[in-house]
Amino acid sequence: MRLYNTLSGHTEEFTARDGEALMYVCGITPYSDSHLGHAMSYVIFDTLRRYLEYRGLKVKHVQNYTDIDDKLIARAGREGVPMDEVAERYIREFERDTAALNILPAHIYPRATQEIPAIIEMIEGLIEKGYAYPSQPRDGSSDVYYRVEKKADYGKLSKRSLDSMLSGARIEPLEGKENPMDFTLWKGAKPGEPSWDSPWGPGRPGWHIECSAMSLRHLGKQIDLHGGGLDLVFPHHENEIAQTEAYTGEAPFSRFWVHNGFLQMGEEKMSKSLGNLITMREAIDRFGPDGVRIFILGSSYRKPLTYSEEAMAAAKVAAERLRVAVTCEDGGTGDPVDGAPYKERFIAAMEDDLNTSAAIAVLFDLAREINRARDAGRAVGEAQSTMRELAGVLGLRLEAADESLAAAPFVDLLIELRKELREAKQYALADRIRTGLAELGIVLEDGAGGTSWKSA
RNA sequence: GGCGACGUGGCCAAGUGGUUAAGGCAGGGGUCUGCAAAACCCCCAUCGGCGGUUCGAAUCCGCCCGUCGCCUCCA
Repeated sequence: MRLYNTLSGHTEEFTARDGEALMYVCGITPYSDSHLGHAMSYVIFDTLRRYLEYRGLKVKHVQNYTDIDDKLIARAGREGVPMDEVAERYIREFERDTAALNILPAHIYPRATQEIPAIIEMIEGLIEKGYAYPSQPRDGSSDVYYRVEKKADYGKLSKRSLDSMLSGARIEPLEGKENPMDFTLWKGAKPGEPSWDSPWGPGRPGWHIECSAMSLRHLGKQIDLHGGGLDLVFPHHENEIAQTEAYTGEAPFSRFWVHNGFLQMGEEKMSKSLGNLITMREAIDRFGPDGVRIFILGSSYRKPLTYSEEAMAAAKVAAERLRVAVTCEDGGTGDPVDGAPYKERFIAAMEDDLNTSAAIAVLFDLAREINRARDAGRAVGEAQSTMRELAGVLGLRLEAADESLAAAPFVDLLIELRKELREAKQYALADRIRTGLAELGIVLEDGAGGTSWKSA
């Protein structure tokens, strides 16, 4: 398939070198609720992975948890509980919500705190090769910085030069750094902070080094695809490239760099620091997993996507439309609908830099064809299974949400009662049952084969 | 200040040089239905503005207007 590569700035043919695609996706820092913006990123990379697998490629997917970080420490301090307890809580939430969104679990979820030896080893190697240096010790521990000037191609991912970075007014020169852009590989411990022993005294890893160390350890020196949100391009991914390539001496660290656009909240981006967010949980509860996925996949993964209640509600209704087409009863034995042309169009769309929007449009076209054919007494079973297969590539379940509702037997009883009333032409009473159930969130539909129901 | 993205119907959103500008939602009119719902049929845009290149541009170039992101933790 064709994929846009941030590193080259072009769309290129994506292939895996050894028949198995090695894919690393930057994970979350588990210090508070995950929001719809996170859902966007992980739904997109999940869809990419599903598509690659659908096309017969094996994928090994690693996604980290940054379970040591300033905000995590601050949160734990505020709550008066250990840091790992906070991390554990939000990791569990994240896993629950991503599972609800039908996001396939990664094969390995490394955590920074469990990779300390690998991180230290890598930092030592960088110092030996002259790419890193410790600062003057204070209170028995030092920071370690990466020397950005040592490698000539620093800035190749984000397409910036060191000069242009330095001309930006935002960088504060830090005491002990040779160059203000040098970034931290190891942070010397401050009193009361969680820390690990190291050759530079007690401390903890900087943000960027963990991903390099984990990627190296779990996937090897060179990988096929590294993904994350657009905001990670600089400095995070730029720094990962610098330190990994300096350490291994092999380039490129990752052949493809894929970044998703941001979820906008009205005029601003949705982010934890701005506090303007819809949590993953809330979005799933209100619009359903398929609704959330259709909202996200309905636009291009590289463009900014703007959240609105209206758009989310539209996506929920749209998901229902697909569900009806894929679950409706067969029309009969007439001329069967051929799903093949739709499958071809779907694949062509996905091949083109993951054009999920066009792929979804194909699903809607197929849905219309199925509905039309069913009304005409034609066989639609095969077309429905094609549709189910393609929807599955987008991670859509297209299942009714109400199958195990506790009230189901009572609803069935009321439907039976209403049927008798209708047969006796007692329409006023029959309609009272229907409107009464509607107010409780149960929608009745009278079809040729009887009355069915669903929760709204 | 530096780098970048975007502006398509009421809303969301594909399309990036050439038949009638995808698809979804909403709206209007029909069919079906006891009435609804669902489904089906029909209707609903010349692509921010100006100028240029071209036989031909939403699609390429220039300028302008507007919106947003990154450069600092962030999917």
